[in-house]
Amino acid sequence: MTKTLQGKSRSSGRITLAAVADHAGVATMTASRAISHPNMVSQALRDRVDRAVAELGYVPNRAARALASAHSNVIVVLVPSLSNAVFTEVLGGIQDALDADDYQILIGNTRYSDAEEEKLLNIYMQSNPDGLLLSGLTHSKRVQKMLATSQLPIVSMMDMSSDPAQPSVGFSQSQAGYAMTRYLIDKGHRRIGFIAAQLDERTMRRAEGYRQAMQDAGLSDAKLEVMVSDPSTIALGAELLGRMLAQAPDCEAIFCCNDDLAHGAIYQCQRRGIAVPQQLAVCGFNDLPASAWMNPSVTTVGTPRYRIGYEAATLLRAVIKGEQPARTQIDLGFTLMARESA
Amino acid sequence: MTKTLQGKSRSSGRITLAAVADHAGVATMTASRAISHPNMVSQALRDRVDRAVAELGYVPNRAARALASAHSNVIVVLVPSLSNAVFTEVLGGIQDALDADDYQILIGNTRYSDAEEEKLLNIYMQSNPDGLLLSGLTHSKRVQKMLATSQLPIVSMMDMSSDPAQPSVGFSQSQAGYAMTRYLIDKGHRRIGFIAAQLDERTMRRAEGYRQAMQDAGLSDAKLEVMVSDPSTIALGAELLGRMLAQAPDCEAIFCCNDDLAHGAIYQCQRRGIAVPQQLAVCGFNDLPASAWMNPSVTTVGTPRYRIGYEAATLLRAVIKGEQPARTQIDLGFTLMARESA
DNA sequence: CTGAAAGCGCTTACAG
DNA sequence: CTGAAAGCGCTTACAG
Repeated sequence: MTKTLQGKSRSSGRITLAAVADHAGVATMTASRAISHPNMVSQALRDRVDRAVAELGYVPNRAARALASAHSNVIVVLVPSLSNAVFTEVLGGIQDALDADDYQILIGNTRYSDAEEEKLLNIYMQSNPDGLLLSGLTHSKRVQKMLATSQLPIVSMMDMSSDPAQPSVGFSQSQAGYAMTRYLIDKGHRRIGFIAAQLDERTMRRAEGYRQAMQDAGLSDAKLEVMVSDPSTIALGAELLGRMLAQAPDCEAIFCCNDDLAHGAIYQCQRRGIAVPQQLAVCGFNDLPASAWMNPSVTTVGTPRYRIGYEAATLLRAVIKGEQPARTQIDLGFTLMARESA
Repeated sequence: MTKTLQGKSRSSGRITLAAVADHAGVATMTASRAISHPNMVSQALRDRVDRAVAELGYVPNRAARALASAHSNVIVVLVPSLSNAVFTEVLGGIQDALDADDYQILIGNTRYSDAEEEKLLNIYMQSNPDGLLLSGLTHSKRVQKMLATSQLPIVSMMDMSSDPAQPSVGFSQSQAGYAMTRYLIDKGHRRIGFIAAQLDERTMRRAEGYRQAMQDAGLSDAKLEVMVSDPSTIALGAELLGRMLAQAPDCEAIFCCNDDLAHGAIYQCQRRGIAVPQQLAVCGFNDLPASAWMNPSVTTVGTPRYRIGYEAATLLRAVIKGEQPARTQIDLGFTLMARESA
C-alpha cells in the first residue's frame, strides 16, 4: 500500500521508519519518537504508529539507530571460557540482570589468552559499546591502554580490585584459598598438596592463599605443589594426582584449585584403591553440581557465580546511566562446603 | 595534529575515517578502500593510510559500515542453553570456523523457550544479520513466519532435517536413541526404562528411538517411561532413578536421555547400595567428560558437538557468500560408547 | 588507481 | 505535542 523508496539504488528493501511514518500519516521523526520515547507523544499518535509498525512488520535498524544516536546499547562481556560452568553461570546472571533493558550483549570468549582478549576487544570496540564487563583484574599492557583511552565504563568480575577507582564484583580468591588450606590444617593434616592447572590469575590467587596458610603454619614445602598450565579437565586431575603422589608420597591431603581437577583426582584414587578421605583427603574449588553428588561427596568452596554476573551487570548499568553507585567494590564472599572427601 | 570536525554538535569525538584520510592526505573514500579493499589501492597509498590509522588509533565504526554497506557481518547463533556443555562445545566449533572472518557472532540463549526464541530473534533481527545458526528444527509458528519473511540464510544444528531445502548439520537423534536401546536389548535386558527431562525436541526424538526399538522387540510398556519437563540436572537424575524404581521395580536397565541424568542416577544407586551394572544397568547420552572417568564408567552415546558447530558455521558462510554447497544436509553421526555401567 | 557526491536509516537539537 | 533539516560515519556506483 505504501510507496517506499524502492527505486533508490542502495535501499535494503526492508521496511523503514519513513515507510511506517508514511503509513501512519505522520512525520518520520514523530514515528521515531512514538517508538523510542512513547511518552513524548500523544496517545492517538502513538496508537497510529504502533498500528503501522504492526501492519508493516517494521523492524528497526539498529545500525542506523546507533549511528544517529551515538548510543550502541551494546555491552561487551569477556569471559575466559565457555566450557567452564563457572563462567556460563556468570553469563546467566548478566543475562537476567539486563533482561528488561534493550542491551545487546556481545559475548567474547578469550580462551584464557591475552592475545585473544586484545583481538576481541579490538573487534568489539568497533561496535562502540556502552560498557564492558571483564573477567579478572589483570590485562596486557596494550589492553590496559585500550581500556584507558576508551574511557568506557568497566566492571571487573570474579576477584576484588585493590584500586577503588576500578569497580569490581566478586570475592577474594586468595582468602578463599587460604580458608580451604586452613580447613585442612585444622583437620590435622600437615602434608597438604596443592594441584593447579591453567594458572590463570584466579588460580594463582588461590595458590597465594594456599602458600600463605602453609607458611603461617610452618608447613611450606615446594614439593607439595604440582602446577601445570594445561587447561583444567577431569583427565588432567587424574594425571596430576599421580604426579603429586610420586613427588610427595607422604601427602595426606590435596587441595585442587578447582572441582574438575578434584573430581579427576578422586576418580583416580578410586581406581588405585586409595580410600578418600581415609588415606587421602581431596578437596576442590567452586562447588560444581557433581561435587554434592559424587561418592564421596566433595569438600569444596562454594562461589557466587550467578550473583557475580548479576551484580556486575547491575553495577555497570548504573555507571553507564551516570549514576553514582553507593558501592563500586562488591564482595560477594565464598562458602566453605565441608563434605565427605576432606 | 589533525583538525577533526570537533565543532560539530553531534560528533562522537572518536577518530573518523575522514580524519584518517585527512592525515594521510587522501580522499575519505580512498582511505575506506585502503582499509576494506586493500588490493584496489596502490601500495603507496595503502601504506600511508595504514600509518595514519596506526598513528591516530583509528577504530572503524561498525554501525556506520553496516548502514552504508547493507552488510552487518553479523551471524546470529541461538542455543537453548549455555549451562549445557553440549552447546558450549557447539559454540566452540562455530567460533573456530569463523575465526578468520570478520563476523560478529551474536549468541542468544533461548533457555529452551519458544517465547524467548521469538524475543531474541526479534531483537537480533534489528542487527540485520547475514545469517542464522539455529538449534533444532522445530520453532513456533510466529518464528517460522519471521524466518520465512526474513529470507535469511539459515542452518539448523543438532538434528537432520527431512526438508532438503533446509540446510542442517547434526545426526539423527532418533536413530541414536534406537541404537542405545537396541544395545541394551542385545545385552539381554527386557525391562528397559527410559528417563527423560527437559523434553526438548532432541529428547523427544531420542524417546521416539527408544519406543521404536522397544516396540520392534515387543518390549513396550508405558510403565517404563519416566519423563518430566524440568531441566536436566544430576540432582534430578538421582530423583528420577527413585521414581523409576518405584514405578517399575523390575527394571533391569535404564536409558537416561542425557549424561547428567545418568550420573545422578548412578550416584543415587551407589547411595542405595544398588550395584551398577550388576543389579541395574544405567546408560546416558552425549558422553560428557565425566562419563569416561566415573566409577563405573558410563556407557553412553558420543555426539560430535564441536564438529556440528564447525560444519554448520562453514556451511552457513558458504550459503551467505552465495555459493552452492555440494551438500546442505550434513549427517555427522554418533558413536555408541560401551563402558562399564551398562 | 583515485575522487566528489549521494545515500544508508535513523535521531537530535531547534522551532513552532 | 509535532515537524523540517541536518547529521551520525561510513561505502557505493559513477566518473575520470
